[in-house]
Amino acid sequence: MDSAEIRSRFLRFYADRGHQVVPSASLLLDDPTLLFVNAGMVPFKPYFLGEAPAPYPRATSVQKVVRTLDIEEVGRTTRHASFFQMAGNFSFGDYFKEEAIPFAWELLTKSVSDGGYGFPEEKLWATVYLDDDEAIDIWHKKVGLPLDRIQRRGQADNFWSMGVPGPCGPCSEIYYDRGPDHGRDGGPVADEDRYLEVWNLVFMQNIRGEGPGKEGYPIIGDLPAKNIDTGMGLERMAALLQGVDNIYEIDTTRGILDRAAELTGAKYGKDHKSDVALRVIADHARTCAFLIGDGVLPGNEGRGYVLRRLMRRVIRNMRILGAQDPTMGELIDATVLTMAPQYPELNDEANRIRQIAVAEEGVFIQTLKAGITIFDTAASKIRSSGGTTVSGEQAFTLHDTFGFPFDLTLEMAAEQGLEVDEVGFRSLMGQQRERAKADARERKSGLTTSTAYREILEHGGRTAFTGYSEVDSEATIIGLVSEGATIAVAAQGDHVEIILNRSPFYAESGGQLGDRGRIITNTGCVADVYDVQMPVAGLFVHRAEVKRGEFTQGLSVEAHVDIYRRRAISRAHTATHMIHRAFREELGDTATQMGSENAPGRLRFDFPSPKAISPTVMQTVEGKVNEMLLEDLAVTAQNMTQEQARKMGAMALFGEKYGDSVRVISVGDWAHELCGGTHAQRSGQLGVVTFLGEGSIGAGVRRIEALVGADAYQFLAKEHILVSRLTDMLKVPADQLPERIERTINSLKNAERDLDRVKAAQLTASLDDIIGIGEDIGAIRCWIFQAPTTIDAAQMRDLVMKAKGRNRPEIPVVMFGTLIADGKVSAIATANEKAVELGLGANQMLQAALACLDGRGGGKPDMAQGGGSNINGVDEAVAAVKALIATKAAN
RNA sequence: GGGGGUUUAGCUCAGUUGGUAGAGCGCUGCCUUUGCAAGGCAGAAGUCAGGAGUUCGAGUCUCCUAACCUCCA
Repeated sequence: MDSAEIRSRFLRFYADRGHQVVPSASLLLDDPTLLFVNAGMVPFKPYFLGEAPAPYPRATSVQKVVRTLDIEEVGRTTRHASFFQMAGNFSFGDYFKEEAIPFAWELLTKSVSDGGYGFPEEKLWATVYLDDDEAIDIWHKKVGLPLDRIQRRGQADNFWSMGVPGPCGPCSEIYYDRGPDHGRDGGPVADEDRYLEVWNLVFMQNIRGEGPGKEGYPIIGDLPAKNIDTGMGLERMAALLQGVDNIYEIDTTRGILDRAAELTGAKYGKDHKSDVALRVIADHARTCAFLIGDGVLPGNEGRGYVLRRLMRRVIRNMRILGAQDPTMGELIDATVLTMAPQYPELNDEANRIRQIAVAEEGVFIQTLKAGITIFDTAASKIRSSGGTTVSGEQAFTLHDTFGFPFDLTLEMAAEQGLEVDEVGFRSLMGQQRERAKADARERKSGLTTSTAYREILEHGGRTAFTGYSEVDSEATIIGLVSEGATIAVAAQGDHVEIILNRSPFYAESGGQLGDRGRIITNTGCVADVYDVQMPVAGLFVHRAEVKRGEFTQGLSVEAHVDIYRRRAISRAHTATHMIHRAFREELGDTATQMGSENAPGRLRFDFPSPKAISPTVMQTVEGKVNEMLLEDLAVTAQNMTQEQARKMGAMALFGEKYGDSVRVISVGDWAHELCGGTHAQRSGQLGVVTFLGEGSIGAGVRRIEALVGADAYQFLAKEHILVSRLTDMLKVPADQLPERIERTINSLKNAERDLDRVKAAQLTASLDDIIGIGEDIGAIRCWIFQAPTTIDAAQMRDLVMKAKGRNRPEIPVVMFGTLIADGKVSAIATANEKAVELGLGANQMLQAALACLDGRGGGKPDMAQGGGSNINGVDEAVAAVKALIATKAAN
């Protein structure tokens, strides 16, 4: 049975039993505690937490999931994977254990011809939580599982929670006995390799308190509603049903693995080392494709870094297997081929994913090249100094600073007959980890602020957003927060965060800035709102300054949005959608929005592109957008299912919200896009859209900035005035300005160069005037002079060097010059080789002089410079220098 | 978020304890040469990432900012 069939049987089974089939959510959900969706229940979290009412009592899904906690284990064991799919059924206060257990049993044991998975009943075992007799009864009496195949386990194994205070509950796991060949008798308690966990049923009924880990917390109460959350690993199920040994050999993963083998000439199953490499490649390549597909770009922090690390492990392993040329593109193609039957969107995104993966491969090859050079230099140094070991510190620097993989260091060292201090390296890595962790602990204090918001949310409920249809709303204050803590009252002059039960204010999200405006009471209290944020889902926090009166919890207020600002922002937001659409028409669907900011009259739009956007494309896109403004298209908002939105061709951004109802903004029939923001009513209201420019904000990402409406007009008007002034000044038509200015700059440059030349020539010509005719003190020819104030210290230095060079090298020559400027005196001394041989260095002369000038300075025997503040000491300094020369000349 | 690193000519990079900003490749011109990533001579090209400070003097030392690379969370 192939993976696609296992998947559709699961969904069909639960759909037939009244479950809403929910498509897999994006791997990137707006959850600050999670890098990626790491369990099937994550998209449903708000329903379990009571943050939002569940739109259906029961649901089923096959959710894509990424876990990167132990990527080191991937490929070495049979069951670790960074990407997998969780099939699950969920009940939100609807059915409970009595139905969840028989459901799972029925699907597992029903015959294949009948739509089930056809497991023999006698091979299945179950575990339950210690005192969960209820579950044992259901397993034994209702399902008919013999008591000797039901085992009790403790909190660590059979009690589920999210690791933080919140819902939790006992669970029951179903195991498949692979037979005595795979291990010893005794059920899952005895051997988890022989007895393979296939399904975990969570009975979510309690509330967990504070405490660490899987066991160190108390249970502080019962949930108001009992929920069901189950998870069946699709890959593990496929491995069993396809009779293969591990999850890398099932139909989907095997396709990628075989392609990797083909590209490198490796044979799977021949030796352990290359098998591990092939499995890592197959697993990681797929994860990369899905991450990029959901909008992650390789980077050096957060999600981007995880992606980069995975990709580099793929490339590194391909090279270990012998690949010489770039292979990322082929691996991505193979992934799309095996996974698209289940995820058709991969086909649509294939080009973009490929492009990003190939670009990152190029970056890594550069990194490797640089690293190899550095390694070779270090290695030859080690050998030339008689060493035999690459120190832990050196290996760490290669890895930490230059991104050079440690295993590659080991390999290259071995080739050159060197050892590597692995213990030292590991210890340095540990230290780095400690630093980062210590820092993370420090920062934890900042997170406590969200508890105040959560409490308000719990008692007051979510803020109802009224801003799509009105800009003035009546509301009640359900919370006041200052510096992360709830306060009772905010007085005049206070900065406070006001939380309302309903609000017309838009809270910053989707790139659209929060609204500004006022919150007032009929008793004359006024607060100016300068920003609106949503720190936890569903809670609108109005950051405000109290201008008059006092605000207290429970107060009835009126909320008024600054409509001029709102309209200017809405116009910018509509413009962003249109620009997005126009870029995709021009550059293809790889030009997907990566981020944006919609401010009053102004917008930023970021999207991936391997190179700068040409002026032609910029002009075409700008022209197209403005053309559509003239069409005066109606801008409409509609709620629909994700399926309908997809059919409509709506552009979808990553990080979409859970639930299957989405809001689609349409500009005429031209641009459709998922969006929760506010918009103009017709495209004509935008007036004008003007691009300010295009630039890079990181590897492979370009940013467009543009102005909209009155701001665009003002910008254009200003520019027009500027151009008129320029044409006026230069007396040429506007279209000849660039050439004219270029010419002017060139001739100016030439003139400056000529001037420099003339000055230099003049200086050379007047060289003798400045330095005088020189004198001989003994055998030493010397020039001692005071330079005119028309030259500066640097010129004096050039002068002296030039003058020195004019002399024949066999005569000892020294020069000493002073220059008074800005109340300070600078001095320069020089000596040729012959003079230095006589023991007369430039530095010596300088030091003799500086003593009289209250100055400091230094240099080398052939040239020295310095200065001081005593301008009256010049004569004395000259005398001292002459005296020194005389002494040396006498020797 | 915390470390480490980089930023100097169009490109790739040197630059010692602070003391005249360099090399190779490329470019321009001339010469030589029948071939090729040819040879010779000459030349142009730099806000030393930006800002502040220390100093007689900063590419070099200190602080701040930015961009990029990289590791860890």
